[in-house]
Parts: sequence; C-alpha cells; structure tokens
Amino acid sequence: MTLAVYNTMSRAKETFVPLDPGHVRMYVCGPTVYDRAHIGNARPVVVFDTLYRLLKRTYPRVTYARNITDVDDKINARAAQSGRSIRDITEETAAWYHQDMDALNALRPDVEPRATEHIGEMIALISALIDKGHAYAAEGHVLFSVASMADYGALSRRSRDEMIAGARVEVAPYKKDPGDFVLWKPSTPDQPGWDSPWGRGRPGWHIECSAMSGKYLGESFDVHGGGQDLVFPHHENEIAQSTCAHGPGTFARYWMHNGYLMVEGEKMSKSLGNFFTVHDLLAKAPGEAIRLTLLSTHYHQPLNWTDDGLTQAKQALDRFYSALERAGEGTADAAAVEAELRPVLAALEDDLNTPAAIAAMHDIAGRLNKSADAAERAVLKSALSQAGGLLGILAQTPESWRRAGAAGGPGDAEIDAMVAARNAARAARDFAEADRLRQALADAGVTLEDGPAGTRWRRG
RNA sequence: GGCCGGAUGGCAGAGUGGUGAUGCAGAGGACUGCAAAUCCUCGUACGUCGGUUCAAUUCCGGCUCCGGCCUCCA
Repeated sequence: MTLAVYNTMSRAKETFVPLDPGHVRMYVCGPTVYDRAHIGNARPVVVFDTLYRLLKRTYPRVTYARNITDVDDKINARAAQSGRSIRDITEETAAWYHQDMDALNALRPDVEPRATEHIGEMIALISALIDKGHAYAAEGHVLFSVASMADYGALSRRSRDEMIAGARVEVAPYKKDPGDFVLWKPSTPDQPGWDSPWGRGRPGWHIECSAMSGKYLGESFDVHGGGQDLVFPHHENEIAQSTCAHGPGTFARYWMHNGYLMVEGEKMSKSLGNFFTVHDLLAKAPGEAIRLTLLSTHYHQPLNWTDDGLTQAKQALDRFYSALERAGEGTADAAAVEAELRPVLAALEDDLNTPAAIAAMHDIAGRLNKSADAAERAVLKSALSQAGGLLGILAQTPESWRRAGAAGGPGDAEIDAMVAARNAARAARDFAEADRLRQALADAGVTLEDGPAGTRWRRG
C-alpha cells in the first residue's frame, strides 16, 4: 500500500516511508491531567487512533507513544484551589481519561509515559543542551537559546523577527532573547519540585515530550501528531530541543496536525456554555456515534460539533448495523473481501480521508442491503465489518447496538413481552390492539421492525 | 499588526480543469394489515470580482467574511 500524509513541515502531501518498515513509531501529545477531557481533546485521540489502526494493519510492528503530563501549573492551581493532593488529582483524572477514551474505542497506546517518572531523562537532555551551547542557566531557570539554532521556526514558518515583532507578553528579564523558552524553572517550597544541577525546580512544558519520545521511540521516529494549536510553540520547541541535542535531521519525519473543533459554529469555551466533556456526551450518545462524528470531517479541516451531526452519525451507524444484521451468516472469500475493502483502504491511505472511507462504507452497505446472493452478502458483510474495524466502529453486535439506548423506560424483558403480545394480537388479526401496543412502545422510544425473521425492536 | 487555514446544494461533507461523491432532511413510488427497515426515482451546489484556458467549483490574483496561532502567560 502507499500511504500519503500531509506533512505540516513541508505543507504538502507526502508518501509515507517509514524509517524502519519492520517497526513504525509514532508519538502523539497526550493530556495534561487536571480535568475531564472535552470533545476537543478527543479529536486527536480518535484521529490518531484511526491512523494507528491503519498502520497496524499495514506494518508488522507499530509503537504508539502518548504522554501523560502530570506536572503542570494548571494542576498545581487545581490542587491549591481544591485542597487535594496533586497525586490525587492526576491519578483520578488519568483514570477518567482512560475510561472516556476507551468508550470511544480508542486503543490504548503501547507506551503511556508520565512526565513525573522521567525527570531524570529531562535533566539529562537539558544538560546536553547546555553542554552544546543551546541552553543557559539564569536565575534558577534554564532557557533554550533560540539564537543558537539557525532554522528555529521551520515548522510554524515564523521568523524570529516576526515573533519578536508580534510579541504581546512582557519579556522576562533573565531571557537573553525574547524568543527563548523555559526548559527548567525554580519551584517554591509549596510547588512540586525535583533536585537538579540548577536547584530545586520543575520542567518546562516542552521538554517532557522530547525526553520521552527519545526514550521510547529513539532519536528519530516516523510520525508526530497532535492538535493544530500545538504547532507553535509546543512542537516548534520540541524540534528545537531534540534536534539540537541529537543532531540535525533527527526527530520526527512526518508532522500531522488535526484541525480545531468548534461547537455550534462558535469557539468552544466555558464562558459560552458550549463546553462539552466526553463524559457528559457519553451519557446521551453511544461512544461509537461520538467517534463517527469526529471522523465525519477530514482531520485537517475545522470540525463544527453540532447535535445534528451527532444524530446523523448515529443514524449512519443504525444503517450499518442494520445491514450487518440482515446479511445473515455465511463464509466469505478472503480475496473477495479484500477487493471490497479496497475503496475504504484507498480513502484512508489518502491522508486519512475518513469521510471518503465512510462514503465507501455506505456503498458497501447499500449493495449488501439489495444483494440476493448469500455468498456475495457474506463478502460484503465481512468487508463492512472490517472497514468498521479500521475506523474503530461497528465493534458490537447489531443486536446489542439496537437494544442499547437511553437509560430509563421499559427493560428488555418488558419490551419482549409487549412485542410478543402484539404479535399474538396480529395473529388474531386484532390490529387495533397490535397498533395500541406498538404506539405504547413508540412512546417509550422503542421502534419495531416486522420482518421474515420475526419482529426486531430498537431503542432511540 | 504579523503568520496560517477555510468559504461546496435545506443540513453535514468529500472531490475534481470537461460525465453534479456520500449521508441526512424533503417529494413520489414499491414492499407492509398499518408501520418501521429496505429498495427505486427526483436536487442542475461550489463566497465575490477579475485573469489563464477550447473549457474553472477545480489553477492564478484582488476583495469580503469566518476561524486559529503569535513563546509557559492568564
């Protein structure tokens, strides 16, 4: 296969050529654990999980690393304000994060390193940067010297002059250059801190990703992903740290960034009241529907999150599951399945074009619905199911999908009993009673489908 | 102010220098006791103004509008 990815570094779509075809390595910036993940946090997780699934299908070994930032001033602030310990907050939040991302069918990364467990590696990296003349200590801080790096700004395509001209923040007096950024900063006694050659302190934001990606993926690796908002300064500074420490040409080969997420046409923010956590959303929609909504827009485009979009994703899943359920059982010819899956793979291989992949799945589902040939149905069913596996959807049985729904209302047994009563009425041609029962179920949010295999029902 | 994206039919959303993806919604029909699901038919969209071209939604430029980033700092 030929995978093409849009590389932010070159601003062009490039053919993906792994450094080691026997072992593909990718790093994605993970959460700072101080609060529930919101839907904007979920987008890169779902996007890069989909890439991970595609890579795993193509290459014999893939290592996916995603960090957990558990030392950060936002965490300190949360601890001070709540009176709880930092450890309590980070452990609880990391557990929530796992629950929520699991519910979106995001596979766990192979490595999930925590910043606080890699302080030693960070100190070593900072020391190396000082030794090579790329960093300096000043007033308890260690700063990266932007002037020491000729091509600083290559990823975000900013010149240092532009950055200085555009700076709107007062420059700290200990910086030699306004563009210099913090690698290490001093901690007060009440702040978390570690002993270092520069005194007790804590790491700056960017250094952990350089230290941990280097440890788990090597000095050079294939893909580095994250949200577009991380291009500058975070990823720019990671590049500066890693390439200055390890040499030119090292670090990530392909930089992939997902677009921003908006809600109902507006920027998501707490003050606008359009701030949704994944946890809240899971209470009103299945995880797969949330996931499919996130994949319904190409990852590079801005995504406008709407209730209508979520409803449409759920309807698409209804259609896919319904096609799978009506397909029946049968053994599929593997080569034929591969051929049917081709359009889906081709879409994903073209810079992860998930909307086109979903359209290809609709084509498969449509042909599956109208096929009268059992062997063909088995092929199409298998292809649809495998396509779902690549996108991280269609992971449950059609029956559990259609029976899942909002909590409350009649239970499965009660619904089954009402359906049986209605069918008895139909057999007796008492259609008034049959329709009364169906209406009662409809009022409870249950839809009936009479078919050759009997009556099926669905919630929602 | 600097830099970077984006503008496609009622909605969502791909894509392409020349046969109007795909889904949802809507209209008609088949099927059904009635429905639901499914199937069939139906939509002449590409912000604006110019340019290049035999031909532009697709390439180039101006304009308008929308969104984001501008260094650890809220």
